Amino acid sequence: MSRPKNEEKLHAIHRVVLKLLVRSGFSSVKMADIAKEAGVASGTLYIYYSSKEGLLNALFVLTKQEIAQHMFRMFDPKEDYLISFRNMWFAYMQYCIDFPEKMLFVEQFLYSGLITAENIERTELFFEPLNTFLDTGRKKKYLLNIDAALLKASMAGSIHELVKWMHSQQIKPNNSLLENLFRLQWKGISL
Amino acid sequence: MSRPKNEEKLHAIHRVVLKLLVRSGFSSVKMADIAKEAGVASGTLYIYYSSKEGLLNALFVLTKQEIAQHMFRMFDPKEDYLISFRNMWFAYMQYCIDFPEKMLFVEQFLYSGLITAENIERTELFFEPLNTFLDTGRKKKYLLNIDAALLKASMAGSIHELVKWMHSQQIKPNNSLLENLFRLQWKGISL
DNA sequence: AATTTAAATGAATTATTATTCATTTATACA
DNA sequence: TGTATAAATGAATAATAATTCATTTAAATT
Repeated sequence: MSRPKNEEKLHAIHRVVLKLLVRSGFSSVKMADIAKEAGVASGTLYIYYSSKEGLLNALFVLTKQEIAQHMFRMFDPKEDYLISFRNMWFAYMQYCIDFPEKMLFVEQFLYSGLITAENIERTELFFEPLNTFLDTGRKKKYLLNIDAALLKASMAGSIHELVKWMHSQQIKPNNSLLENLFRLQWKGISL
Repeated sequence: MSRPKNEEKLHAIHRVVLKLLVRSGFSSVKMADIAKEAGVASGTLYIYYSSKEGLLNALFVLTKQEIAQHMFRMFDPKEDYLISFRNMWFAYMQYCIDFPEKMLFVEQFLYSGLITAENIERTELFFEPLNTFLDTGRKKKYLLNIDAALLKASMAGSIHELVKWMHSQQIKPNNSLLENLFRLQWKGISL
């Protein structure tokens, strides 16, 4: 009976938030600018979300989910441990290289003071399989006997920082660079 | 002839910015709140700095400088390479553990959109000795043949993420944990 | 084609927050 | 002790940005 929401508009809004964030930082993500750049009226944003905070929180959850899906897509627990580890590492690294704006947004929003505690919890659950995977590695003596959370933090942190650096310097990583980085990481955490 | 500025006020202001940032994110750092929490009038902030942007930029430069000083304090180029590396790694790690709010501020402000290009350049110079040190390590075959900037990003990133994680979980790291982490890092990047 | 419903609009409003400035206060120096 | 000077104050103002809402538009159903 009624006019349907235009899904393409919603995607445009999401795209633009990330674009503005990368272009000039969190402080420049304004509702009016999002609307203008996405080609919609500012009031339209409030049809999809009840507030700026709501919009950003939803985008955060969505993006985290996408990242997790991407990372675990080809994960096969029957596969060799190193191969699995490698696959996930490259999947995550490649995702960050392909979509630095998503990685940046997720990383920054986490400390913005706008994220809800509920969404922090909710999105951590997406990565539960990774914790399990790392714990298994520890138990089976593939990995150093260090808390999975620490291993995860160490890996994610260095990937993030690397990608931010490459992004800021407009450096396109080649395969051999990525291989070197992976080797460096694996060498560090494996027994 | 005139009333002097109260240096203690200035320190209080700096302290409070970092405190507010950690307490509830960048979006909650308001001039009025800074003033109230620091026990000064909001107008006073504008005696020390011409704008919020100016205040934050100054604090950023100051903090970066302090970090660099701290890190290079005991650096002696005549010392054994691994020892020097170790000293600097621990100095930085310890600094981040002791002052997570400073590390968080510096990291977040870099992508806030409020930092000036000039200050980015200026503060990068503080860390020039580190680049030199890493280049030397590469040339002398102590380290993997990877761009110094990448090594630096990889190390800093994992330290930051680890400290953020420990801070958020209120975990106090013990010496053996830090030793493990250092070993992990060194193992990763050394030849 | 007419009708219904909700999407979409964007100017106006409200809310928030940075900044100013007339006034007061504290210090250094004569 | 008095005076000059700049620090400090905080209510008032300006600037910025989020949100609302009366109106228009487009799709779906009859």
